[in-house]
Amino acid sequence: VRTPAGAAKESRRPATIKDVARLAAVSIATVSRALNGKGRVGAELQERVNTAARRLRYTPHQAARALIMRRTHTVGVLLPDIHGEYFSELIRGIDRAARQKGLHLLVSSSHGDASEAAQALAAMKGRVDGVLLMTPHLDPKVPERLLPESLPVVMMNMPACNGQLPTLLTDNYGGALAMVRHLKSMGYRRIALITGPAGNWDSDERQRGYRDALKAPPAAWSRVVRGQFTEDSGYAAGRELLAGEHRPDAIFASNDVMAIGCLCAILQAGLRVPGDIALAGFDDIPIARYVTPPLTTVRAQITELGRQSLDALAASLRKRSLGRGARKVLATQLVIRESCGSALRER
Amino acid sequence: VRTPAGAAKESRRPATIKDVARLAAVSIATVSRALNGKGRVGAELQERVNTAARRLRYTPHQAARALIMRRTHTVGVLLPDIHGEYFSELIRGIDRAARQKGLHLLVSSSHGDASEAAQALAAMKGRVDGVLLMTPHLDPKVPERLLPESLPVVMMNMPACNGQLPTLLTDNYGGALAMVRHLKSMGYRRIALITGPAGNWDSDERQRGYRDALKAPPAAWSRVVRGQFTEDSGYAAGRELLAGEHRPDAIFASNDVMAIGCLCAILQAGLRVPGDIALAGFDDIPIARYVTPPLTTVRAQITELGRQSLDALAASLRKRSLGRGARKVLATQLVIRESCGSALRER
DNA sequence: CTGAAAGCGCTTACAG
DNA sequence: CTGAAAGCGCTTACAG
Repeated sequence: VRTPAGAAKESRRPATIKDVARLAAVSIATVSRALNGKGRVGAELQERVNTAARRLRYTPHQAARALIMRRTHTVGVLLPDIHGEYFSELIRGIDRAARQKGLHLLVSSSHGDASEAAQALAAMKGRVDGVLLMTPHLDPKVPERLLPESLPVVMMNMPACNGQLPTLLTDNYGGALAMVRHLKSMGYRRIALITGPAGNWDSDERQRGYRDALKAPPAAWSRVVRGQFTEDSGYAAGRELLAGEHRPDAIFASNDVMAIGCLCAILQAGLRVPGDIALAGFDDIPIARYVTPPLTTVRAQITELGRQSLDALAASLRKRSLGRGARKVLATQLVIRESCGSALRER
Repeated sequence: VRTPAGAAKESRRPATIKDVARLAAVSIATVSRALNGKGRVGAELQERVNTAARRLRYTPHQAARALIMRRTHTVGVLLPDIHGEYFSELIRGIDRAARQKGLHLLVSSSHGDASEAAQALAAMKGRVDGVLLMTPHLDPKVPERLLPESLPVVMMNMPACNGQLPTLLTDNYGGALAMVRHLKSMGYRRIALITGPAGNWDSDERQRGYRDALKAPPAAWSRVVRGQFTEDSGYAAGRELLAGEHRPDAIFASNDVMAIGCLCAILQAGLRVPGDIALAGFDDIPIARYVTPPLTTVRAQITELGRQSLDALAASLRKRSLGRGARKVLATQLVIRESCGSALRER
């Protein structure tokens, strides 16, 4: 039973297009056209619709629009984690680009295994137009199999095994290679590596760069300790490296967070950086320049990775295509600060 | 024109409930019931539906579900920014709680003025069940006027002017009061304040704490310089404070980021912290303990703020009520590190 | 237990 | 220029 026509009190339910049409005494089609500026609408009706919409504080229901238009103007972002400076920077890059393109962001994180990732992906259907994917801890085949073929996607730091999915990659190999070569050129002869988690692509690539840099010219000494990309694991790895008989004279941690953990271990052991041991990281997260001594590292252009990934996705959304095949590698850059004892430094 | 029945190749459009129904030779109602486990379904049909759904890799369309069920299981998060450790920690708290409650997160940031915030809010209709709101740079009245009355909301660090909206607040006043009292007790007599942006509630409250702490017992010296909660503004404020005739012997920056900027200015001026000037911040973002010297600050429990805000929102969603009125203040906590020269310290 | 039908709130050919 | 109607993909009383 509706309240009598013209009742003063509107229902507390948000106004729908029907309410606007009723108040303006036009059809819902006209309301839709007037509000969206599509198809000519007479000046008077236009005005009536505008007034009615304003009075009712009408806002279109996005789910209904998404259903009929097959467009959500939203992008799903699946990350392994949402925490820490790395992801903060990444999301920042994505967010900025999305805002610029008028896209919203639906974020989802920490899907530990394949089935959780599958669930997260399934939950996105009908809420997003496309997906940005970073699940370095999963077998690259998993997301490829999971993805509905109709869903545009861009992979971040995941080498699609069949090379079919558009992908942006950090030049982990090149960055690590350059860093270790730099350390060698500084005169360090016992350079140890702290890796990331087993099977993580970034970590594997960085390790490959380390190995190759030690090959030519061949290094007599090398040592690899496993880390987990966490501060704690960096600390533990640092202690392990200091414990042995033959201490490294330089430690290359596969990311900055571990380098910082390692730094704590070194300082705590009463050693000095870079006096006793040089230290380097990877990523160049903001904190890297604030630790003491400021950390020499490899800049990964995290924000750029986010921005370009979103731009790539937005491009395939616009074309309503999947934009298959494109693969882009983002260059890295050596950032020399004091933790490796160079004269050159940057703050 | 449909392809002949039983055509081998499914269309590339994602499967709908109709496709499943057709393949399983049942009605869509049965598919819905079978897949959702609602209403009894015969064992055989259940099985047929399951098989069909699996074969078609069927996933329900969330927009359609949202439309009919009036539930999106998504929460909107409107923040002034998404960048930096403060927001990273906040989002982390929100994300964790959301995951636990089975809610998705639609994030939106940097709506500079009221109309942008209004737009962001409008865009959320039909995509979210409720909203977490933090817009400290806006007049508190703005969001109150903007909000559809039917939309559950929780305000974070925004004192709702009519006290009607559920709100979580950091105890900015108490934290600042405690910090300045602590500095006084350490013997500092010329304590300067670097504020946040004008009109920002957090900043105003912290300033109030500063003033009140200097009142009893009355301090002969006080000085306030405006900052913008950014590192750059902290740096500039630091230079300004050092330039004058009567230098402060302690500087309380209204957030950690400014404290770090200020630290750079102090060190660059050839002064020592805490030897020449003590320094304190607010928030206790992760980086605070990594700068040199480690920063004395006020812990704001950022992650907790996020978690509790989401929990409060989830509670009103469950009850399908707006949960009006509740207001909770989160306690702060002094974190004494080396930047103020205490013997006590924490890392 | 099962299906036909109504309806969520929109947009868009299709007629007039 | 305007409106009646179909339809987006679902769920859920309502009959049987």
